[in-house]
Amino acid sequence: MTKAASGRGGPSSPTTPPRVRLVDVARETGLSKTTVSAALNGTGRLSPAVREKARETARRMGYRPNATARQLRAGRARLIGYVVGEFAGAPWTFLESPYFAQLTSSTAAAALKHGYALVLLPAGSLHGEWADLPLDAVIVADPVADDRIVEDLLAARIPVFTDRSVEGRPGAHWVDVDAPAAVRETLDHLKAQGARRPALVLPDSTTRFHSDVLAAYREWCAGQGLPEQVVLAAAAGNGPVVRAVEDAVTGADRPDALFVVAEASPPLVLEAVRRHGYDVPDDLLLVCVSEDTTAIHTQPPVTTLSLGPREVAEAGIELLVAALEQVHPEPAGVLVPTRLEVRASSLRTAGD
Amino acid sequence: MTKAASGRGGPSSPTTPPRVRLVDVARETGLSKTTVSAALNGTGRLSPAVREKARETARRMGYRPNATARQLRAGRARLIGYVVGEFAGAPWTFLESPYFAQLTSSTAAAALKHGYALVLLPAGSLHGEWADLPLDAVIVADPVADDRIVEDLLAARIPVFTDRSVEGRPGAHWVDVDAPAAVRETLDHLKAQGARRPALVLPDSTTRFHSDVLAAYREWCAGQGLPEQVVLAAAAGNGPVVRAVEDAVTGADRPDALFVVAEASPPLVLEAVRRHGYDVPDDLLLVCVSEDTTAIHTQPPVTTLSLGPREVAEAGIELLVAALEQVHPEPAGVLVPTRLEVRASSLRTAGD
DNA sequence: TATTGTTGCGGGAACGTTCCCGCACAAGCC
DNA sequence: GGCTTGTGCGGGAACGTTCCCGCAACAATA
Repeated sequence: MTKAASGRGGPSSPTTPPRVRLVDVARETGLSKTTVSAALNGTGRLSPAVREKARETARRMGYRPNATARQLRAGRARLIGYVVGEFAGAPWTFLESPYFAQLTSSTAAAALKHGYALVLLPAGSLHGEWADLPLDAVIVADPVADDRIVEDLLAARIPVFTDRSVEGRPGAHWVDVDAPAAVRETLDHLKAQGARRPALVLPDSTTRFHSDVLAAYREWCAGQGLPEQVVLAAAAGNGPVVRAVEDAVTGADRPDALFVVAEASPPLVLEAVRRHGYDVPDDLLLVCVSEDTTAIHTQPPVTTLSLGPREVAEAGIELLVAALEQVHPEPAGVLVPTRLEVRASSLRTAGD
Repeated sequence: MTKAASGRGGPSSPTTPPRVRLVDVARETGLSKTTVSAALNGTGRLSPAVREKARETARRMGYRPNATARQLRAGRARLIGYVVGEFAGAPWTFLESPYFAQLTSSTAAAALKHGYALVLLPAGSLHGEWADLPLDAVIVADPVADDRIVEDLLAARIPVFTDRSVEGRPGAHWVDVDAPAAVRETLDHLKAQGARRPALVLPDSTTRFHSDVLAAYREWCAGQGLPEQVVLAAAAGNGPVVRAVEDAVTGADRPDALFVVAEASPPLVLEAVRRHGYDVPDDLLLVCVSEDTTAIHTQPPVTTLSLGPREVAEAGIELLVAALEQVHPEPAGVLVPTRLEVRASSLRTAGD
């Protein structure tokens, strides 16, 4: 830490005094480094007088322990890698998605609460690119189906935490949402509000979540005897998704409800369907899978299905800490619930 | 790294074989650790045969160097802390702002390009909370005026990179945008498009950027002999800012242009002014300071003033690397330009 | 053959901690 | 007063690398 201030071996300004080490404090006090270490860490059998003297001297000299040396001794770095598998093509855009922004910040927060820090890594990268980071584990958020990174990490014997697609692999842990249940809940809600032709908008992705959603949607339609209408967005991002939404509402069989399972700005989606003559919610019930808080500020506010990134993050870190700290036979995976935030965009205004 | 696989001292599954070290490879090959180290690192004077043998054996045994030990030896960790000063009240919400999302990801990307990794830290925290992270430097994005963290870090002799407010402090480096120039450019543009009563919407913040903007706006109005109208948003976030926008357009003297220097979703701002009977751009020219890409998808598309988080990030990392690697008398600070993306929302449609 | 130079490799210290010991010395007990 | 038990502190190894040396062996030159 503070290489530029280390002055011992490291390139430092010639005037910079060398960093004060434990032995320096020891020499100053006339004690041994063992004693000073114990004094500062509150361990060992020490007389109160000596303990206080060591502490006082350390403070006076501006002693700060070297984190790297501690890590080496401890055998771990309390550092967690964080990669997102999706967006592999554009390695650093994932933070622009509200879902991943919340997932990332919540993960960092939860990790720090347990004494671990999060290291941001580029999406779609391989372990080799950051092999000389002392990572205790790596979180791979939403890997794509053919992602090599998970096997790469497992081969390197680094504990991996990711979504359910890794279920059964030794060393791999997972946290996921119950996508099929969420889809059913949403579609049931739409049907209860009168929808008979709910369309699904989905990005063209190989994420497990998206294939789960598609399967659940089809199954639900078949079970209900309702027609299915799926429109695939060419890519993620507001442009393609909005275009897919427009495709959906201008298609041959006009849907009476839209379930957008692709991250797009709710106000933008609303504007798009309106451009094509729909009134929400009278002509079209609208539900977006989104963590975007703009949804509550539109008129009407947009019903969202929240994937609960905060809950996912917390459950994941809980699992990670349990696994890393060996708090006994921890489960390999955890399922967290989603949350359907019903707002005016999916509520029939006319009496039912 | 890989504590759970270390097996030597660390709590590991009883079946996990201990991690293979350099000496293990050395013993296996019959060479010394010095030789093996040199072979793997491509250093030293070694016969090709020996070098190849060492490499092959290391690969076969699955040897991976211990990152922590390397760091200790090297005297630095190639790890950069990243805190954002704003949002101190809600430590982890900063990623939900498109500006900070882009700043963060661009910083991480630029850092990694130079071999440094970014560690996410909670906004508004003090150094003590993560003192045992081996950070070579810390980036403090947009500190608030009374922020203790910068002095805290400087006292701990950790190099700090932040905005211009630290100018002149030894050990502190800065990157900033030329806020006054950006304000002038925007207001000149609005005036050229016919605006005579441009109002300013600003959050109630102590960030240097915001006070610079306010000062520049006042100066410009005074210089042009135009009336000033400033509306303060109670806080950051879409709700308060949209309310401030509504206050601005419903105020006594109706503005003919709106310069929103607070992050709010452009489609939401557009919808808000429309709710109050304004047509954009005919009744009201609109410019938002925003990195939100939804701005290009609205109708009309919204003119934005981009603060260039990518450029800020790259310039910052450049400076950081120069300072950390002592590539000679690096400048203490750098100013990067902003970018006014003129779109239909601030272009008079009627002939001029 | 003696002298110098070069090549190939290994010994061992160092990076800055923590922690297992051991060793004095004082206090308690019969 | 000898015995055990306990207290207070220090010596030194260990964590896993890298890198400065030194030292052989051999080639080149006189």
